[in-house]
Amino acid sequence: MTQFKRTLVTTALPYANGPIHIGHLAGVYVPADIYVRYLRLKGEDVLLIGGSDEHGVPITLKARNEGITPQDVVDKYHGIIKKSFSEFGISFDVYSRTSSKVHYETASQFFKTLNEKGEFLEKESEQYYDEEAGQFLADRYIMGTCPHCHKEGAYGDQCESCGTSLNATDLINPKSTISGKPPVRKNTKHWYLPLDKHEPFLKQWILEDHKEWKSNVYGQCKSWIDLGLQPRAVSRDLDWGVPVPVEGADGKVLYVWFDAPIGYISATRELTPEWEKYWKDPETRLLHFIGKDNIVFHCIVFPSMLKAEGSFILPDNVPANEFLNLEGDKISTSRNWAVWLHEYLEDFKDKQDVLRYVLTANAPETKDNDFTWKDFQARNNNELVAILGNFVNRSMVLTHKYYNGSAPTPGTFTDFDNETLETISTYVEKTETALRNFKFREAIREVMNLARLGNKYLADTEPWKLIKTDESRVATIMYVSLQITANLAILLEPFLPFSAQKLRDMLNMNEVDWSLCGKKEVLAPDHQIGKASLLFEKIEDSDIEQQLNKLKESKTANEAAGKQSAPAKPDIIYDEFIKMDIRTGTILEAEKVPKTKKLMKLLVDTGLDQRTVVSGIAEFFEADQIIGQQVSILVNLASRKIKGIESQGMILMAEDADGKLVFVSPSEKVKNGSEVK
RNA sequence: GCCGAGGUAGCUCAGCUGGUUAGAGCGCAUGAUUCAUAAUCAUGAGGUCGGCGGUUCAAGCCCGCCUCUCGGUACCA
Repeated sequence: MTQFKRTLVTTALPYANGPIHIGHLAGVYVPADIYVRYLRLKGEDVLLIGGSDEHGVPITLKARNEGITPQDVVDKYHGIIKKSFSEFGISFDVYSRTSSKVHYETASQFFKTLNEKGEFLEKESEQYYDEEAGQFLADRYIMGTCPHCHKEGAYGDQCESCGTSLNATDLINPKSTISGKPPVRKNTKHWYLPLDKHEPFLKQWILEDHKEWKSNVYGQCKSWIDLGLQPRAVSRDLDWGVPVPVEGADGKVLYVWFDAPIGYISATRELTPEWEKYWKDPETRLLHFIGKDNIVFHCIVFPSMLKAEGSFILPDNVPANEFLNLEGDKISTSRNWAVWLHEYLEDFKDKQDVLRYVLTANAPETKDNDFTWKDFQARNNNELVAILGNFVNRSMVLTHKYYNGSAPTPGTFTDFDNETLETISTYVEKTETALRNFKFREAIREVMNLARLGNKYLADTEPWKLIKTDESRVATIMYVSLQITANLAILLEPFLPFSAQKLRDMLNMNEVDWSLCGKKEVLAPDHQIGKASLLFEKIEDSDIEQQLNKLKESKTANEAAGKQSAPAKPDIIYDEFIKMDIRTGTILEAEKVPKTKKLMKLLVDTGLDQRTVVSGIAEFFEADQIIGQQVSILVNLASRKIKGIESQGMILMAEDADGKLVFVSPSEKVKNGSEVK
């Protein structure tokens, strides 16, 4: 194992087209913050890097929809995001943004270096071009009819209706969303990063040299590498982004995935003139904190970029988390199914540590996890209030009651006292070990165990009884109890910085000094503690109901939106309609196409003939239950090979809101081959 | 279909290179207790470790098949 001199921690750059929610916090920022705060307390040289990812097509689309500039969009959300992080105590050394000048320089330089080293391929391809607007169209700027479900309004990269990912060139009747005119095809040149070329290196570096990575991370990398890597375009035709720094590349910018991770480097440059020490010295340990959606970029793509550039170090670990669900459903920005950080703080003022605690204790470390408000309430009331807050309060109140808030001088320690004092360091060690291994939920559990130790100690020694008979014994007990409390004030710092500070203020402790953590004496006798106040308060049922109602409203709104039918297509004339030869037919044979999920091979009697049709209905029907089913079939559709089978025609299906397919068949049995018109 | 990750007590999760009666927290039950935000402490109930087969003296952990969830990928005329 390499001995590192310093650590550089990066956190996934949130995309600046919306605010951030609990999923972001749980998966990336809270664990990164805990880790970095801990290393800082240990006196290690560490930086926490973050920033907003501000380029890419979705931002330009949002700007267009709202009639503002992309810069306006990112300014707005960068502000909101940055504020949320700061309010939740994510202790970035720098929180930058990819629209900054430094970033433009850094990203350009990075591209230039790779280009000069011949690390790119250049390829020409045909893309849609809007002649009226005079620009190439990103997939998202093209809309048309989905070639699969035939719904209007599919985007060039994906049909929102059937969820299929598309190529823009496959859309029927494509239209530019800028001018509304049909685009033309035109040749354009782009630069590609040949990931395939780096495959042997990646195989060795990840699959052999980094077997210690989390299983979800390692497994996904293996999956990608085994599938075979393809060259990936690093530029695209767009006017929002870092311009491709090459002569004659007007109207081309760096693809957002290429410029975003370079943002880590830019942000570091912005922070310190010594940035190269953190990025180029092999004695620096580089760590990427990300969500699972980013594994491929951070383990395969970005390292390939860094390796190709030549002077940079590669990540030593990528502790990626899985996803956090909300009340059983996927968090979704567009469906407003989320707990937004800025809204949380409106409803739960000053309770950022409660959320930090719940998200850490229930972090999606090994698999997707569910955030429920009921669990949130339970963890607050049963753990933070009842175990941690309560112990601190007992300790404080008793000290005030018996010793006017002055730490007593201990008498003789019993075996139990000694044992208890020694156990403190055990919990500290366990916490540290867990932290070092990115096991944050285990770490926070050990912290709570220290509070449990305190409660048990008080219950076992019963100072409130002894005070009547053995005052000197009580002095020792309260001394021990205070040492546990003071240790908590330090140990809590990485996890719950606001509460830890509050506790230290209550105890009149100075600057947090981690070297005291685990020690038997943190507060010396005669140390005067301050007034006791409650660290946490109970969360009432009504608060939780309010949040659940909020989510219910989102759900209702979504359902209403889902019930709306797709807008009508543009008018056509009768002649266009009658070109389609639709007949009734009957399914004679059906079998699932092997090695596919959706495909069913059908033999259909069309009245004209018996023909084979391949249809994507296998998710909804069993082969034997549709034999004899009468259907509508488009018989004059040009035949096409699908999975090696010649498909001659298309079965008409109705699709309801949740994507379920139903046959369109005559309400009474009719002769096969009857015309549908 | 293929690849990857997961399926362990009501809930959320630990279980090291296979080895005594499978663990923790919360919840639940009972008891103790009152310094404390009816908080705390103790004890207990609760699991065919997704299913079936196999290897082994011994399997939650290894192998095969199946099944469910999540992600990736192919396919959808």
